[in-house]
Amino acid sequence: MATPANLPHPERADLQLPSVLFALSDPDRLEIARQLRAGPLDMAECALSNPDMPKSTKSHLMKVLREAGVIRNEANGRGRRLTLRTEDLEARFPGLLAAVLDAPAPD
Amino acid sequence: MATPANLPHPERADLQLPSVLFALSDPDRLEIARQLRAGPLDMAECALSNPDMPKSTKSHLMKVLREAGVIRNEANGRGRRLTLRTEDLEARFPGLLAAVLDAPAPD
DNA sequence: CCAATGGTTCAACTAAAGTCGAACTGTGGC
DNA sequence: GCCACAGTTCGACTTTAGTTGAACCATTGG
Repeated sequence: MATPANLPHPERADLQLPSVLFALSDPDRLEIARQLRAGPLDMAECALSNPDMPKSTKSHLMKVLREAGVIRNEANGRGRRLTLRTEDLEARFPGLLAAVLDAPAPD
Repeated sequence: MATPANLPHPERADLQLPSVLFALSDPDRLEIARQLRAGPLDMAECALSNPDMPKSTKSHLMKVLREAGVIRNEANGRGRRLTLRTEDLEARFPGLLAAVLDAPAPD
């Protein structure tokens, strides 16, 4: 158990619609996706609604998004670089990501 | 406990993106939504992957979709008429429903 | 009116997801 | 080299969601 330099990411062809929808069906995870829309972010900078969320919980949110193929999570110095997999999602589910992220924000 | 003639449905303005995404994140529920795309269906006709699913389970699937505002479920004779809330969803989350339902089917 | 049909609801259970402290690890700075 | 930092993983727990039989009810057909 560690901080493996490279975490596993599903291939574009393996992205599953239910998993993607599920990953985005949580307000915190949705918020993360929204923040990444403008471009990659270091994990440390991406702030959640709850600023004092334990890091293990935050890490878990990222795991769900990563395993669904919504984001990429790569080592970057001593931190982590998060990237929205915009192109992969667009290729597999055209229009979906835009429709979700353009939707009225969680009030 | 009964079969109330009218079940509660959320107003268009109250539809929540996370709930909608969650409702559609299950393969069975997604399948139902797809079947309703062509037009309303009587509940009895809409067949699932698993044909011998208990009716209580099927009813529960409908409940989740209804409470999220994805479908309307109205009394119709001794059965139930199911309708996709296309216009409400389009008004609140433009392009979302189409993107989801146009996506490659669950293999 | 009675029985069959089609569906909702309840209650009890099982299964899956979320939460979070603690242990751990790769990297960078000193 | 060593320590602090950023983040992952494990494990134990709480919480939420799914599953199903049984009870119920409204409608229709006889």
